[in-house]
Amino acid sequence: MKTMILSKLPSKSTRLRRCRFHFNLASDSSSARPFSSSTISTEKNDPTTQFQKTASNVCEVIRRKPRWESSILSLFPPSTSGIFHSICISLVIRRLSDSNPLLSFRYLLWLSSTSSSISLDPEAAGSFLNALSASRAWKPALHAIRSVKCLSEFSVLDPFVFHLCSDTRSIYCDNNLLYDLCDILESHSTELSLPSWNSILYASLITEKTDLFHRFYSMMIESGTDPDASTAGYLIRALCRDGEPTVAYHVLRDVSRKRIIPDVVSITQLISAFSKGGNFGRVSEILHLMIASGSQPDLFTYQEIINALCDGAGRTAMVDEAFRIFNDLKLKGYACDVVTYTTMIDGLCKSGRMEEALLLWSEMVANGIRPNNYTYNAIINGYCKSGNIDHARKIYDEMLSKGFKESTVSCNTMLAGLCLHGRLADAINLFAEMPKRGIHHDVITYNTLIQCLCKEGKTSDAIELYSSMLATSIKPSISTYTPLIMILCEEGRMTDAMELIKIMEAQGLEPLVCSNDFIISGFCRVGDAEKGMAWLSRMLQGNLKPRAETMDRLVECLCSLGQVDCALQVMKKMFDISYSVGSSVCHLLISKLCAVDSYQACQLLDEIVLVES
DNA sequence: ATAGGGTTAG
Repeated sequence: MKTMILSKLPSKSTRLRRCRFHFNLASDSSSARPFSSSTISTEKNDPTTQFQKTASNVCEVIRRKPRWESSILSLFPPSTSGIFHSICISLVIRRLSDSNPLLSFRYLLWLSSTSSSISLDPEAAGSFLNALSASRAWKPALHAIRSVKCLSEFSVLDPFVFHLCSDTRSIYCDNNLLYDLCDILESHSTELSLPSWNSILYASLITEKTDLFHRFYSMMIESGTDPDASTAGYLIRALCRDGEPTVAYHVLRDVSRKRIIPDVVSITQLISAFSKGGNFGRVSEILHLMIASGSQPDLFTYQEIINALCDGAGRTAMVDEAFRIFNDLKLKGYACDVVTYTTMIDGLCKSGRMEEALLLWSEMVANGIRPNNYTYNAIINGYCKSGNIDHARKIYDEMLSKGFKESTVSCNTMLAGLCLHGRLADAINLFAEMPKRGIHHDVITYNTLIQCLCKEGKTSDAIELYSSMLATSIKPSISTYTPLIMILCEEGRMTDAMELIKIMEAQGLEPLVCSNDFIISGFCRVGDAEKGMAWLSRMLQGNLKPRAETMDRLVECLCSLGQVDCALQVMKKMFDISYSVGSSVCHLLISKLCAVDSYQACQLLDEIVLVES
């Protein structure tokens, strides 16, 4: 007991001391000065004594009178009381800051509305901002900095900025804090210390304000502050978040030439970005650079690579490579954890290698790692995809019996499994069950079932489900509309299909290219070649390439309507965008043309040969 | 001392 107290106490007091160091540096060094009898004459009519008197009276009034602003000047006439003298102002600010920071803020506001330029000593300015920082009154503090010039002096502003940006919770809560800070810094072109710049950059990064990040970063560079490893790391992370891994990579190259090595987290994010983009050549390059510069990739680094290698469902070779890295990790003594195991198990499940996945599961358990929701879901998904719904169900029940709660994701997984294997009735049943079991639907739940209903030809049920979705707070996505548009086009319900396209556009959703194909084919199906052609023009204008099949259909439709010229026009449009025309379309059109006009047929043939060469 | 990692449809 005693040792516990002893071991705890010192660390706590060190922390306290450190806090005071940051917060009260200015006030500590000066606290004695105004009242120090050794430096100031004690005569009655000494001006300093006068200011002290006024200051304490002003404080009294401000503390006691609710609406002191309206009467304070009549109580303290500026010419005789010295209320606007910098010594007096500083004294009031310091006293109020100590007891009631917001009152000192109000006093400062009043000052700035009354007197054009306020001057207070840096110590008072410092304790003012420290007091507001300590009570996390960031908005008033920023407001004060904006309106009172002496608050943006380096010695006052720098610690303030550092504390503001370290309070990540407030920054998350109030989006505008960083923007306000940015505006202030841009208008003052203040210098800041490297730690302060880094804390600003970190705050911008974690709140995903990369626009701000770059503004701050330029200010930092313009102010002549040299970035360090943290700065470089944050820059790399910001660029990765912006989808600019290549730029981030060049930053990494540049700084490592100067022997500045960003932290593993940042480099891992860069590796993650290239992994997700499938650029594994670049990934191994960065790994080499990392190792050569003396920093070791860790479990997280490899985890990103393994995950990306497992991502492509059809790429079994990549899963093999992931598995190789995974096994290599174990050999090298990395402590693979539940996430690493789950990622690998999921990769194996997704490529249909259930036996290996289950072996890994056993190995994991043997190593004392408990499977969690994610692990269970990977296996359930694996069984669902391979059509073994009953096994999936068994694992699902096991998951529940182990105390893991089912979720929207686990239900969606089962739902998709049922849908995939034609068990529509069970799927509908599960959908209805979900809310009863306290599991809410989401956009994926709806999309899965809508797609399934469309696939099974239950168009009206699909539309009904879509309508009921609109009554919820769940917003439809592109994948909600794609199967609906497809089925409507297949049924020749072009008015309804076009209606959905319009709704999508109104919701800012871009129909997939294949939906455009469906529309054209649909118009052909109902013999409306004109609308089909119009839609084709729209597609081509939007730089979308129709499928060869769609073209076949349109040419076929136009030919059957005897509109060979139009068919020819379609062909020309294809040539214009140097689209390679399928041979079946060429055959069809040329044979049609031959029947009408063999000269034109020859011309077309020439052009095809020209384009294809 | 701590940061960063894995799931469902298409």
